[in-house]
Amino acid sequence: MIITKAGRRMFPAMRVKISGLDPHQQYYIAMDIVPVDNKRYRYVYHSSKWMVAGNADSPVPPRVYIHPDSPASGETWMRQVISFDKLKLTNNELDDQGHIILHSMHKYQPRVHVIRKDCGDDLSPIKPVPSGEGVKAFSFPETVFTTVTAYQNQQITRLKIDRNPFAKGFRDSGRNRMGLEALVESYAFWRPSLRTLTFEDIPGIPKQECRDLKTDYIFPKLDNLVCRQTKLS
Amino acid sequence: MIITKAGRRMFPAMRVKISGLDPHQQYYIAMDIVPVDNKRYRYVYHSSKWMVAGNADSPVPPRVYIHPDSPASGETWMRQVISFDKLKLTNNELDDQGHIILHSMHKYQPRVHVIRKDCGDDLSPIKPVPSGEGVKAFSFPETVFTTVTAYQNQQITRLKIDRNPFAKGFRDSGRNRMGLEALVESYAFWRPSLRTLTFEDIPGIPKQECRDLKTDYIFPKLDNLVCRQTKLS
DNA sequence: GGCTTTACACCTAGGTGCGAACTT
DNA sequence: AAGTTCGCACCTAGGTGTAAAGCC
Repeated sequence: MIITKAGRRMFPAMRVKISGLDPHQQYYIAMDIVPVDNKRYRYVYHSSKWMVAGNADSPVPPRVYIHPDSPASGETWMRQVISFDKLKLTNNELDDQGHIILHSMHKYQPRVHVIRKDCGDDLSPIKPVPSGEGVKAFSFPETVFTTVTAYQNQQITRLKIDRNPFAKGFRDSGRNRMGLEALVESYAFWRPSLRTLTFEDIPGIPKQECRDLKTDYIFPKLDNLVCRQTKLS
Repeated sequence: MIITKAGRRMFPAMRVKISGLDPHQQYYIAMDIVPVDNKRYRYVYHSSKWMVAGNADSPVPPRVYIHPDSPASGETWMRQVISFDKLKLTNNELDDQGHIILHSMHKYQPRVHVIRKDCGDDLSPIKPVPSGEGVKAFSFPETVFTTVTAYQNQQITRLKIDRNPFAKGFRDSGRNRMGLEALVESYAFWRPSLRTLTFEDIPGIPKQECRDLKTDYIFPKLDNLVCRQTKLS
């Protein structure tokens, strides 16, 4: 994922569906992004692989993206697809825009947090998400990504250009379309567009309903990861 | 003010400052728009006057614009200028976009409502604002306006074009600039840009602080009103 | 005739990857 | 050499009044 000083959106954006909440209870929904491991990576061009290049840089200030619809009732949250498209990433450790601060060339994983309103007193954009009763975190293996300041991998660049409306200006209309389609197809998880994963109980919430967290519009290992290296172009 | 089927913003937008709230109490802030009288108007071109043209049309469905930052603490509300720039007006009585429905060729006045959160259970975008304990309404004589579907008055058109960034394409750069400035100047209330008006007590709120509602960026009788007819161009 | 609707050119505001320049 | 920064052309998305057409 591209990170810049000014802040850059993620593409694709994380989108999520939640069920199993108490319809009449108020919740905050938030996202943070945590390191996958303690390593720094570099992209080895000739082998088309990300390889360990030492230990991770020193930790960055904690940041939390609180979904702008927060707080809202369980009913409201469950009725919609919850999109994190306004979340921005930065590599500026002195950022004062409330963006999520990350190191380049590291691997990260977004986490979705569901926080009962009465347990959210400590929730802040610049403090770690509180844990305990009434707070639950979810993460998805297919949303791991690697941060970069410039793409390392032509397939990913093509994928971004072809799927992101804001990059339309870089498409070579028509030509190479087949290559792209094939690339997309090579990710089994790209379809179907709506997945369902288990949503474990939130402490303090009635347990009788099934609890699912659905991610719609996959956000897979899309970004400069070796598994994206296919035989295409 | 222009109203359309699809919905049109007000320009200038209503902007307001509030003080005297309980910093730790939660409030909703909302706006509705009420008729000034029971009349319908028409613009008489040769005399440059709005004149009564019969009784008002039948009432429209009630709509309330709930400020998107709602609910928030008194501290949060008081720290910022509260802008209603996303509010939209429509003449479509069947509107389902949550816009405020008005009749064309009528006079209206916006009202700002401050609602203690625990008194806001009945607050809804499609019901009249509740009244009673913990709810307070404010309105300002200089914000009265007349609705139109097309401007009736060249001075107002010029004012809109020159002050609204989105209408820049219609400015004749440089030429007639003097005429516009003089027109603006002719409204004493245009400067200073921040006014202070008395904010009466909200029932149930401690009374010890001075209570002001400040309107910044005047929203005066800007729209097709006879007082805007000056000697300029 | 008076008012409303519609498509439109022209803006603001801001999200893209690019490629040259810069840094280390 | 490898990674980062910056200005940019090119988009999306949507807010303006206009002028012609439509409505009653």
